[in-house]
Amino acid sequence: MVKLKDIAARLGVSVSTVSRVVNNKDRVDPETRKRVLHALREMNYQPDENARRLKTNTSNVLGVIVPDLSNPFYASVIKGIEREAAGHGYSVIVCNTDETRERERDAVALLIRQKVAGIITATTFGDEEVRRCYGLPDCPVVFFDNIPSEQIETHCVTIDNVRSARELAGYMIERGHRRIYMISGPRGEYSADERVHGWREALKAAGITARDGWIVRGDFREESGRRIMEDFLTRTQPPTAVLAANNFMAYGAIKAIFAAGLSIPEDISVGAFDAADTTGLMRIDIASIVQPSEDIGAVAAELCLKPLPPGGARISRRMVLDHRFIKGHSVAQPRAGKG
Amino acid sequence: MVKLKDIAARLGVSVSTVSRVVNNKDRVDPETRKRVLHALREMNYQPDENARRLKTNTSNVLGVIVPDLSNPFYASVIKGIEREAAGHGYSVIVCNTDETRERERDAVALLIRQKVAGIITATTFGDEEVRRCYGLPDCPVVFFDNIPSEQIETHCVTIDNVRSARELAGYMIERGHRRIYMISGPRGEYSADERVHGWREALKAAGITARDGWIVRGDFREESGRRIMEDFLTRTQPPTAVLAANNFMAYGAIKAIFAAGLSIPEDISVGAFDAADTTGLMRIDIASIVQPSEDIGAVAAELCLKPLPPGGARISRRMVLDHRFIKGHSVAQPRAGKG
DNA sequence: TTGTAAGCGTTATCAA
DNA sequence: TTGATAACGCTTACAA
Repeated sequence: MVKLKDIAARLGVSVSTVSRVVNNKDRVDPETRKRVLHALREMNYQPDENARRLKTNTSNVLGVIVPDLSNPFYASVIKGIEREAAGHGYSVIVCNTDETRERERDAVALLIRQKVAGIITATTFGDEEVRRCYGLPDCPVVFFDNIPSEQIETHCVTIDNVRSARELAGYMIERGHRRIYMISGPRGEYSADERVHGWREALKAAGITARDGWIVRGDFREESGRRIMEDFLTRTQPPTAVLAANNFMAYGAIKAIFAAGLSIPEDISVGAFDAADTTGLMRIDIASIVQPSEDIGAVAAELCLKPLPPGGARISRRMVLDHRFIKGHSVAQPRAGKG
Repeated sequence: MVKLKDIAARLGVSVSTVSRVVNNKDRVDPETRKRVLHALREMNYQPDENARRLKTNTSNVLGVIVPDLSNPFYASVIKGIEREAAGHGYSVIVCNTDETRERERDAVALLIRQKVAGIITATTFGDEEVRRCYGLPDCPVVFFDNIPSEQIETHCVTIDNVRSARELAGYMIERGHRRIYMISGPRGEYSADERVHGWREALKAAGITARDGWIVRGDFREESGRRIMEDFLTRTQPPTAVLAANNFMAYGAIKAIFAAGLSIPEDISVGAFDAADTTGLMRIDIASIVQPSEDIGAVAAELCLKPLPPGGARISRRMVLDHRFIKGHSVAQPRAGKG
C-alpha cells in the first residue's frame, strides 16, 4: 500500500505537503499541488483510514443496530442510511441483534470501540436500559422505530405512534367494529406503548371500553402473532377486528385466521404496522400504517452527520415524520350480529 | 476514553503488561493479571480499535457489497454474514450499489481504505471488470450470487446455476411446456449466463430449439420484468411458461400477466430464482430455485475469517452449496392446443 | 515475568 | 508556502 511518505519521496517534497493536498487544506502552491495530485493518481494512493482516525479521533463510519435484518422495514431503513452516508463519504456498520438484549449491548460496545461518528438504533430497550447502555458513547445516538420516552434526552426519528394507531383503529371503528383486539409488542418498549395508547384512545372516543384481555403482547415474530390470534379465536367474544404491531405478527395472525377456516375481511378484519404489500402480490392487502422507512434512515444519518446548531451540543431533536395509511382490503364491516 | 496508559498508571505497572492481559498473550503473573483485569473492568476499558488496526495493519471488519439492500435475498445473506462475523468479534460494513458500476467501484475503494479483513460481494461486474476492480485488495475477496467465471481465481460461494436452471426449466417441460421463454439478467454476468445455459440445456434435452427471441435480458428490477412480459404477450407465439432470473422481475412479469387478464398457472406458468414466498401469503406461490441465503453469508464470512490452509495463500475455493427447488403452484400443464 | 521504546500512517503545530 | 517533528493509542521486539 502506497503511503504519503512514498509520494513525498518520489516528488522530493515533504509528507506534510502531500497531506495538505490530499485533504485540500491550507495553502499550497498551485504548481506543486498539480504535481502531487498527478503522483497521487499515478500511484493510486489510498489514505489509510485507520491512521487518520487514530490521529483525528473521529471516523467516517456510522453504526446501525437493528433487531432483525430480514425484516424489510429495517433493511429499507438501512438502505436510506447507507445512501445518505455514502454521499458524505461515510460507511455503515450494521449490527443485527436478533431481538436479544445481550447482542444489543455487545453491539453498542463494539460501535463505541470503533469510534463511530454516530449510532442509529432501533433499540428493543426501555428507558432504563437505554439510559444505562446508550449513555456512554460520546457520539450522537439516534433512535428510530422504538424510541425512548420524552424523559430521555435524545435524537429520535419517528412517526406519530399515538396518532397513527388511533387512525388505524379509528378506521376500523368507522367501518362498524367494536371488538377490536390488539397484538402488541413487548412491554416496556415505549413506541409499542404509544401505539397501545392510540388504540385505546380511538376506542374510548367511540365509547368502547377495552377489556384487559383485548390486548396481548407478542415478540414481533410471526409465531407469536399466530399463537395470540389462536387464543383470540377461542374467546367467547372473539374480535371482529385485530390490530398487529408489526408485519410478522400480522402474518402469523392471518395464518391463524385462515387455519380456522375464516376469511379476511369477511369474518375478521386485520390491520397492522409496516405490513403494507410492497410486492403487490399478497393474498391479503393489509390495512397498514407505513413508516417512511428510507426517509427515516436518511434523516437519522443526517442527524449524525450534520454539525449541531450553534451551542447545541446537547440539544436533542425529535423528528416526527409523516406516516402513510394504506387502507388495503383487509378491513370490512363486521358481519351482522357479530359487531 | 480510558486507555492502557491510565490503567497502567493506576496500578503502577507498564503499558505492555496491561496490553498483554487485554490480549491474553504472553505469560503474565496470575496475580498481576487479576489486578489488571479488575482495573480493566472497573474503569470500563475499551480498546481503541483504530490504534490497534494501525499497528497490526489488519482489522476485525468485513465489507459486504450488494446491489440492492431492499432485496430480501441480499438482506438475508447479510444476516448470515453478520451472525458469523459477530461470533468472531468482527463487524460488518455494508455497501449498497443500487446496481450501478460507479457505486460498486467506490465501495471497493472504500473498503480497501478501511483495510477490511475481507470483502464479500455480489458483484454486477463481468470477468474483465472484476479483474480490474477486485484485483487490488490484499484481503480475501469472496463472490456470491453473481460470480466470475472459472477463468478468474477467486473464492466463490454459489449454487450450481446450470443445474438449478435446468431443474426449473425441466420441471416445466415435464409438465408439458415447450415454449418456455426466459427473462434473464444483464449480459456479462456470468451467473446469469450460466442460468441461461441450464435453461438451454433443458430445452435441448427435450428436443426443443430455443429461438433467439425467447430470451430477453432485464436489469433485475420489477419494471423490466413487466416490460419484457408485455412484449412476450404480444408475440404471435407467446410463451406458455416463463422463467425469471430473480424475484423482482418475476413480480413484474406476473403483474403484466394479470394486467392482460390472464391467470397463473392456468394461462401461463411462471418460475423464478429467489422468488419463493417467505411470508406464505402471496397470491402466487412461485415455483422457485431457492439459494440458501443465510448459509451463503455464513460460509462466505467463514472463508474470510478462517486462516488459509498451509501454503494456500493463493488457493481459490469455489464452494457450491445445495439449492432447494420449491414447486409452488405457479406451474401447470399448458392449455390444450397452446403447448 | 515485566519494562522500555520503537513505530504503524496520519494530522497538526511550529519554525523556517 | 513549505518542512521537520511530535503526537494519536496501541502492539511488539528486545532488554532487564
